[in-house]
Amino acid sequence: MRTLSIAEQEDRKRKLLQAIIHQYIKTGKPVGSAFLAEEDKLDLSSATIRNVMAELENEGYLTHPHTSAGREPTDKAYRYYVDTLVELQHLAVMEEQRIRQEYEARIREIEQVLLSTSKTLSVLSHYTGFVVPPKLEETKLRHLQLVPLDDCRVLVVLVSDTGIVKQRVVMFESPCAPDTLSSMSKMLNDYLRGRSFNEVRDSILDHLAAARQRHEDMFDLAHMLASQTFDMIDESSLYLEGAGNILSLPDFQDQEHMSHLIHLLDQRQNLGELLLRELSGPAAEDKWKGVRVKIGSENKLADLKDLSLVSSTYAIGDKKVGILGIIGPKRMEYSRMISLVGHIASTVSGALNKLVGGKS
Amino acid sequence: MRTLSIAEQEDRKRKLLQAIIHQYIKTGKPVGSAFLAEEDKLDLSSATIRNVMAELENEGYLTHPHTSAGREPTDKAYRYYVDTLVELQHLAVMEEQRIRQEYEARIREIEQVLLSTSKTLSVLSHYTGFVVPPKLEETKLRHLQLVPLDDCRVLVVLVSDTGIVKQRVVMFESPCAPDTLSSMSKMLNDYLRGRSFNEVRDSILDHLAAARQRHEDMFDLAHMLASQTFDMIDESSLYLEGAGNILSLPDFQDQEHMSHLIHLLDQRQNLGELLLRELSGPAAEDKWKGVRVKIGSENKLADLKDLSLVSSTYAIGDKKVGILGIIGPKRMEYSRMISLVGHIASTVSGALNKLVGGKS
DNA sequence: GTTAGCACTCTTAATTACTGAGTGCTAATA
DNA sequence: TATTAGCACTCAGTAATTAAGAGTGCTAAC
Repeated sequence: MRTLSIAEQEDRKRKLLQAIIHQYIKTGKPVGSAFLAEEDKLDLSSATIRNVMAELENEGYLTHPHTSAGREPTDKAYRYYVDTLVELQHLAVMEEQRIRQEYEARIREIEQVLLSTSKTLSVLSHYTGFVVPPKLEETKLRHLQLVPLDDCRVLVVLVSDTGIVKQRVVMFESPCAPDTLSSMSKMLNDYLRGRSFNEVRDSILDHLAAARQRHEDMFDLAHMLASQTFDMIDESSLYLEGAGNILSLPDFQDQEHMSHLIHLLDQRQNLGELLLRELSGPAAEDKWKGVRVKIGSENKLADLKDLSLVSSTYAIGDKKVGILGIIGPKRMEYSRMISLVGHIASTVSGALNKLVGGKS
Repeated sequence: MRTLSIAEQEDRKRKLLQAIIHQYIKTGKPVGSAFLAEEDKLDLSSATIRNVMAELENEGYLTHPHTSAGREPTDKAYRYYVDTLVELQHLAVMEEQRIRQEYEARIREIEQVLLSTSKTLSVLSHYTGFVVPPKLEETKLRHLQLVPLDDCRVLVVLVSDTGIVKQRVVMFESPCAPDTLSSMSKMLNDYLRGRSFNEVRDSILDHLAAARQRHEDMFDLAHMLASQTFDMIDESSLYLEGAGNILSLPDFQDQEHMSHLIHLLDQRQNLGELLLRELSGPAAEDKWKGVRVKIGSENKLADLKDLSLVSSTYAIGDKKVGILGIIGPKRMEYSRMISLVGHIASTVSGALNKLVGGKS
């Protein structure tokens, strides 16, 4: 038989790897050489395939659960697959429609958009959908409202220009007259409106100090009130839907995986923070409109080591404000997921922009 | 030997049942006659115990997983146990302290109290803690704030007298001047403040109609705005923490139980509604300060059939506003749980009252 | 360079046998 | 008459054995 060029060899190897990953994604079972030999596609005997497989294993793309088992892809293989082999799949028309409906139906509050988004992600992916909501830090204050609850208690309501509302109860040592409150409210609004939350937190003292001469007695109150209010803004939260989708996957039925998952879910609190850190690092290679993929042990978080993340940022105006995506098993239909997440990210961005109205 | 009176027989039988349930709660394994015979407590031979056990089984208090296994309690047995045998256990001093600290540390917003409560319940029970937050229906409106987002969009912020804040974005067909907004705001506040949300929703048309003569053009806007805002109040939500505690219990490791649990957790949305319906029925026999216990199949919800609920209402002022409690396996330490839930319910009520300030 | 063939490995499932916990019953006992 | 000792019996759980099968690695032929 004729000699193959190195390029041809490599090409064949690549095709084989692709076939293996495909198959493994479909079935979740290790794939053997015999099966691939029958899959007409590449016209090779099982023996040849075995040889190539051995090479691939040496190079770190495949593993052996045990001697007499087929091969299964390593994280490195998935990474290669995602980077080079995946072709962006167009979302089925039906799904696109569904997404659109979802958003037209209930775009009212920003919270609802996000909740609804995580659900949509979960339903369409059949895995777990998540949305990390915008952090307040960078957004600007649109309005600050003081609502007296009783003599010594005031509810402070903050509205950001992204339409997010945060509230906090502040207590005074001594009763505070309605008049004082309303002038304080006016003053605070004048000083703070239009500034970013970060800015407010970092330089609020200065601003208030400047006002000190004029309103001596108001100063302490206002300062106390503002500082108590604004130190809450770094709380992060998370929308997470369809955790059961993963839990009930056959791959995760054993004790080991299960406990990792449960551990992960129980920390809902930190999870948002973690995802944010995990995913907002250095800018992704912008191959699929900002969608990025983290596979298995590429995730720092130990509990994620058997899972993959497909994520994307979403934006209000030009500003990336949050992250959304899906969590699924390593063997997932990457191409569909990437296109799903990408599409939803842009839909959400659209919805939020409409909601917030124009550039901030 | 001397003849035992029926009363004595019954007493012995009861003691035995108690011992069996105790043991089963501790170990989760069926208990056999031999074991009970050695437990000095009741001075009987295993044979006698077997006889009594057989009786108890006939009466429906015990079952046999299979011929050669010990007995395990039925739902009926648990019910009996809870109703008659449980003695209110005093919470360990350490736990009480912990609870107090928890609340002093972060009673700021009502939401935080509730979140923190569900966590505390979970941590102290080692099961799953839940809190169904107050519904708005019965609470009264303290303040309504309009925050203009742009020409055609207004953020409506409602503050209830329980300190709960709800917001919604309302869109106008045509631009709306700031002046109109502020007079509308004043008008709405005048009409609506102090009324219950239900009342507002049910009779708002009349009130606004009355105002029609004076402010013809404002009427449509205000009506639209108010009706759009107030139809959101029947959404219910739920705080749920420590689901993993149950998931990782040895009793629930098998496929069957697992899938029930997952199903349950995935419906977080409806779960609040369901718990509310499940638990707010006819008033409980007021045996433990309003704490009630639902065992296994006593719950309507099929997914709860292998679980027990220990719950209590909590109150603001005299008004019962929500429900909290724990979800755990049927074999739980009922006495500790009952006292825990009872104690936390009253602590929460206290915290909320302090937070809201005085009678509403 | 490719392939057929074969020995070898190791998992998985099925079968079998064994152990022991716990019962139910009967006959002896106080 | 209530209790108990004793014993045969049942059945889940475990371990050991076996058998089947999948898949590999290697070698020799093409």
